Amino acid sequence: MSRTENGTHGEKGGSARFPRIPLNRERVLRAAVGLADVVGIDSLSMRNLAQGLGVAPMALYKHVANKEELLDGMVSVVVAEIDPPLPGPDWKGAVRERVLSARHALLRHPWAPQVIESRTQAPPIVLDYMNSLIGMFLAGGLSADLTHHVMHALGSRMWGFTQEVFPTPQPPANPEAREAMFRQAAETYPHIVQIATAGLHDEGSAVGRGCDDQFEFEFALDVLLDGFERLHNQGWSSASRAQR
Amino acid sequence: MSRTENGTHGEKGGSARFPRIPLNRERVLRAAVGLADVVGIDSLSMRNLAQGLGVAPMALYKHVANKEELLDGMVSVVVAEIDPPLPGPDWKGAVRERVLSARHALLRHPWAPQVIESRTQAPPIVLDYMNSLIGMFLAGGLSADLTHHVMHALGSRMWGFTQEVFPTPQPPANPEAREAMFRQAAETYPHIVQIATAGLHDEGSAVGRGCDDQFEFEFALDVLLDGFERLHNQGWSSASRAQR
DNA sequence: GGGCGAGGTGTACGGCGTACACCTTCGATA
DNA sequence: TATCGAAGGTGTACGCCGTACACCTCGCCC
Repeated sequence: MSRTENGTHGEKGGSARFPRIPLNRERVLRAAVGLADVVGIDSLSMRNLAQGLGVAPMALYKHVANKEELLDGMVSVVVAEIDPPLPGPDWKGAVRERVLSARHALLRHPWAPQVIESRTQAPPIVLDYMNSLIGMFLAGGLSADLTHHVMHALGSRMWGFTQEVFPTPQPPANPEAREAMFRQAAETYPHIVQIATAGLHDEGSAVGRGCDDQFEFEFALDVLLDGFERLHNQGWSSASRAQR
Repeated sequence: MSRTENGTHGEKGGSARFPRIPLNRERVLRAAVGLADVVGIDSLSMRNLAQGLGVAPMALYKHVANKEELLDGMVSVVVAEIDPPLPGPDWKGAVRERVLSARHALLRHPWAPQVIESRTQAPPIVLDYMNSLIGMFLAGGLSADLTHHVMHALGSRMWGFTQEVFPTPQPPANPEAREAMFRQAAETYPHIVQIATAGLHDEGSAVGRGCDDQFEFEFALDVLLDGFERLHNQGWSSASRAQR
């Protein structure tokens, strides 16, 4: 059901030479997303993108105001890939599924987290997503008050990502150097080494390579959702700030 | 206003009343932090920074390898401001205090979150901080396994910040336009408007300006810490992944 | 056929990070 | 005291970047 972008109803006499399809915002954004997927966001430049589209750099500016707006548009493209919410009485499960769907969409575009976090204004579709996510909490009976704080607490996790702050460095390939580095690390940062090697599937490799991102994400998400549920059940309200 | 940090203007002809103190890595990093605090991280350039130090741009490269390393160094300066851990039997309270201390340090440098998240390698002092934070959980009796996932779940919150994804836009000053925008928003994003106006101290202003960042941060931190404590008390281990 | 507006081009500017060759300074040494 | 070498600072230049601005080229409608 691919609907032709160019309706052409009423076009007269199909001339043999096809008119070159003109650029439009949609094509520009899609190309930008595709290019960033391949070369990374740091290597995405207006010149780059224009070249990929077979067009002069300045042509892009007829369709996006500037690079910031291009990035906004790219975010919109990605967010549009998130599944709509599932109806049902189980708000916690529904939110969980939706956030994991967001995660799924974002994982296809490794540059997205960084770009999302750099936006200063939310594009409409982003507001749509947040609005409907809020609606899921409210429909589950959470107060507007609690939902407010819950959304803040979710933070970037509502997009299905957690910025990995300072990812574990890759150990050197050379086994001798690796052994030395490992020994050194165990002395300097004993606790880091201790937890890096804990609870891994493959206990074989000394340095914790086997970290399961998906598990870590769901672990954190569930801690949060369970906490939200508990607060909801005990009738939490921000008036009880003095709880502590 | 002094143009350069080192007031020895001119000094042509050689009779330097003040021997110019040579640059060093420390001074470069401190100047960079100070400059970023004032003009923002986007306006921090090597040229900029050099000018502030009264020196040619390329002089900086005798003290830092490149701009990335400069940013690494700036992060180190900020992380060094975090208080050491308090000893004591209450791991949860101690972690809480430490993280809030980190938050306090980071709040003095608004650019820090963005730069921290852009680092690909952790400088030694950063590893020190993580190592000692991990040590606090372990000292509290949490298993290495649980602590591992707990650290992931904390994520950037261990640095005392949560990247505000898509901050609420400032309403226009013009009260007429603001009213129109508000009406429009209430129609398009009813849930957002509902929670934005919920639980605020100043119920007067229609659009939620009164969001208390510190409260939101502590709310989320406590949900997480309470969750960690609960899992610890019930002897959680990653072997019980099938819990759900 | 004349005008018009949308879309595409070419040139140019100022900014960036930084490679590279050079110069200056100064303390250690002969 | 003369010399030298290294550490620290400079000047120039290159290749990127985003984008302002004037221009050109269509295809459409009166």
